[in-house]
Parts: sequence; structure tokens; C-alpha cells
Amino acid sequence: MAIIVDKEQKRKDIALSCKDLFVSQSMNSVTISQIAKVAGVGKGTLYEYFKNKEEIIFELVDLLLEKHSAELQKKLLEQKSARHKVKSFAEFFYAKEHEELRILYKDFVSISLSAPSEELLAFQSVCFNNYYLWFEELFKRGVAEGELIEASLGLTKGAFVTAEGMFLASCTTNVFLNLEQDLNEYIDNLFNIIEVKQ
Amino acid sequence: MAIIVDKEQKRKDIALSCKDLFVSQSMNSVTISQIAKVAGVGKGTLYEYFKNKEEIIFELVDLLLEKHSAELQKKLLEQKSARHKVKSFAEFFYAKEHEELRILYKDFVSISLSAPSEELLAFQSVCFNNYYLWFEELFKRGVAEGELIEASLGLTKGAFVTAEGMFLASCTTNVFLNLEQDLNEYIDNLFNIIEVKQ
DNA sequence: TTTCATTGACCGACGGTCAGTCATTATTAA
DNA sequence: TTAATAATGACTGACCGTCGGTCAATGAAA
Repeated sequence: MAIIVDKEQKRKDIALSCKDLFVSQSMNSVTISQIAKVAGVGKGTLYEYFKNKEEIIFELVDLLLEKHSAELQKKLLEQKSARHKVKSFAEFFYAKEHEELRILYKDFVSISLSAPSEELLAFQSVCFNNYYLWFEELFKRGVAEGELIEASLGLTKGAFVTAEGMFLASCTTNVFLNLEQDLNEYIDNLFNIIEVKQ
Repeated sequence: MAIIVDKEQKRKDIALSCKDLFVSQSMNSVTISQIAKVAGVGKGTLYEYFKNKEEIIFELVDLLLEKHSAELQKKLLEQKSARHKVKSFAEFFYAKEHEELRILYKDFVSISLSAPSEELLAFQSVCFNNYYLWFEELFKRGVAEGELIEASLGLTKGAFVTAEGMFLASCTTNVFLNLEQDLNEYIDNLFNIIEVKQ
């Protein structure tokens, strides 16, 4: 009877079209009118696909995270030692190639902290677990294969959030002047302790 | 000539008067008009003392952090082992008595992530260093007194941000259902490794 | 009269809404 | 077969209410 649009696809198209907007300026300064303009739709149309401005960022993060997740998975296979696998995880927080996602992720965390909702918590939990399960597996395997000491299993959860903690601290203070170095030094120091001595 | 007001004091009074407002509802939903009402001043007056809404939160966090800092310092003296001192640090992130400050701190981090400014970075850096210097000292002393292994010094910075990382993750996901337990388990597991065996 | 402090009416910008328009397809009647 | 009409989802931007922030006017003390 009438035009039928692939809503799911259009949602993605709209979100992706305003990626540069969110990456280049602070989230709060991006207006709905700006988004509508770059997406080439009317303001009202946006609300057919998203409940509010924040949802557009969530969709964007979701899309880019999916891509990153796939890339990381591949990269993890290339690394032999647990130490280097963990370093691959940490790359997200400083490598140039992940800068865009990182900026959006920051906005995302900011929203999560100031206005948490059930949906948002659920989405974040899925993301967290997606990465954390690999991370945990990595430690378990390390121990099983005699690479890491047994006690390292008790540090898994903490170690996982340390990188994020450092990243967020580096965003909110000027204490971590060289995040790449600080992260890698920490990982090296940690693994020097938890790797089984030959 | 005319009335002379203690600007510094009034600034504090205004900030403190709207503490409950910020604690009980989400930061974004608190309006300037509400603040003016509970502070018992006109809207315009607020802008004599603060540049914008966010600055009021900063002042509030500053005041409460000062109090917390003093309390923590006292508490640290009561603790003998490095392990227990670190646990005192971590209490901030789950203890009921720090709930108010924690809520405000969350807002504070949220603002820092979405709209970082030079002033804000500088203020956060001072806060960070204030606590971190004690933390670092604690590890150094632990090593010097033979309580902790030498290599633990390389984990200091990371360990410090781990608690914050866990806290923020607990705010944005439902992965950390019992933060107190998760934090203390992590600390115990870490110290089981870095304490010098008798 | 001077000067500092205070105020709330006012302004512009913004997020979000909704009544109306448009484009396409289904149905029907000739 | 086709032209006319009905139906419907997609789309739009003028409009609305709200809010942060400003400023001209006022008050009060010296």
C-alpha cells in the first residue's frame, strides 16, 4: 500500500552519517538540527528511528564496537602469550586506529554515569561480558597451560577494569601523559609477577 | 560604602544548600531555578558566584572531598598493614557513609568526560594526586619495610585506578553485583601475591 | 550619592511533538 | 486493461515548552 523502508538499515545509515559530527565536537554541542541536516532527513524523522539524541550515539557505538570486536578477536589469535594478548586488549585505549570509537565510547560512558537506564545498563553489560569472557578465558588458559601462576585467576576481573580505569583517569586528569607507556608498563610489571618462572 | 559579602563563604553556602538536590535526582534534571529556590537567592545571584551549573557541582565535590580526605587520612593511620590501608581507600567506592559524595563524584566524572576543560583537568589532577601520593607512599613504605615484594612498585599506578575502574563499571553495567566483595577479593588476591612470604 | 549586591522578567536556543503532506501501492469500477 | 480512488507509511518543519543564562532596575548600606 505504501513505501516500506528497511527501518533497521535506515537506523544504521542515520547513525553512521553523523559519526563525524560526534567525533569532531563535544556530544552536548551537537544539536538535533545538525544531525537531521547531515543525515538528510527532517527533524521529526529522527524521532521515528530514535527515542532521543542519546540513542543515536548508542547505535553508533554499537555499530563500531561490533567492528572492533571482530578485529580484536582476529588479533588475539595472532598473539601467542597471555601477556601479548592482554596488550592487544589494551590497544583500544590508545591506538590511533581506535580513536573515533574511543571518543564515542567516552560520551557513552558519560551518559551512562549521568543518566543510567535499564536498557543502557543491559547493553553495557552485554558489551562488558563480550570482552570480559575472552579476557577470562585467556587467563584460565594461561594457568591451565602452566604459563601463569594459579593465583593470577583472582586478579582477572580487576586487571580487566584497570585499563579502563587508566583510560578514564587519563581523560579526566593530566596525570597519565603517555597512556600507551603507562598501560604497557603496568601489563609488563603484572606479568613479570604472575608468569611462571622458568 | 555598601554591603560587603564574604563571597567565598556564600559560594560554599550556596553549593552546600543544594547538595540534597543533586544527591536525590539526576544531575541533568536539576534546574538552575530549583537551585536558586533551595539556596534562597535569585537566579541572577547564582551567576555572581558560579560561571554555570556545573561549577556548583564542582564546588560541592570540592567541599565534600576535602572532608573525606581528612577522614581517610585519619583512618589510614589506624591501619597497620598495607593491605588494610588499601582497603580503607577502596571503602570510598561502596561504604554507605560515602554514598552522597560518590553520587556527586559520578556526576563529576560524567561532566569531565563529556566536556573537559583546562580548569577541570587541573582540579581533577590535584584530587588524583592528593590521594595517589598517599597510595604510592604506602606501597613504597611497604617495600622498604619488607612487607611487600620489590616488584609491587610497578603495580602502584595500575592498582590505584583499578578500584575506580571497578566502581565505574559497576555504575554502568550490572556485572558487579557486590562491589564491596569484588573489591576486597581483588585486594586480598593481589596482596596474597605481592606480600613477602614469611 | 556612590557602590556593591541582588533580582526576576526576559531572551535565545534547544529538544522534542504533531498536524498535515507526499509518494507509493492496493482496490475497484468501467 | 486501465483509470480513478482509497489507504497507508514515511516524512516534514513550524511550533511548543523548558531551560540556562543576561541585564536593566532596585535595594541597601555607607
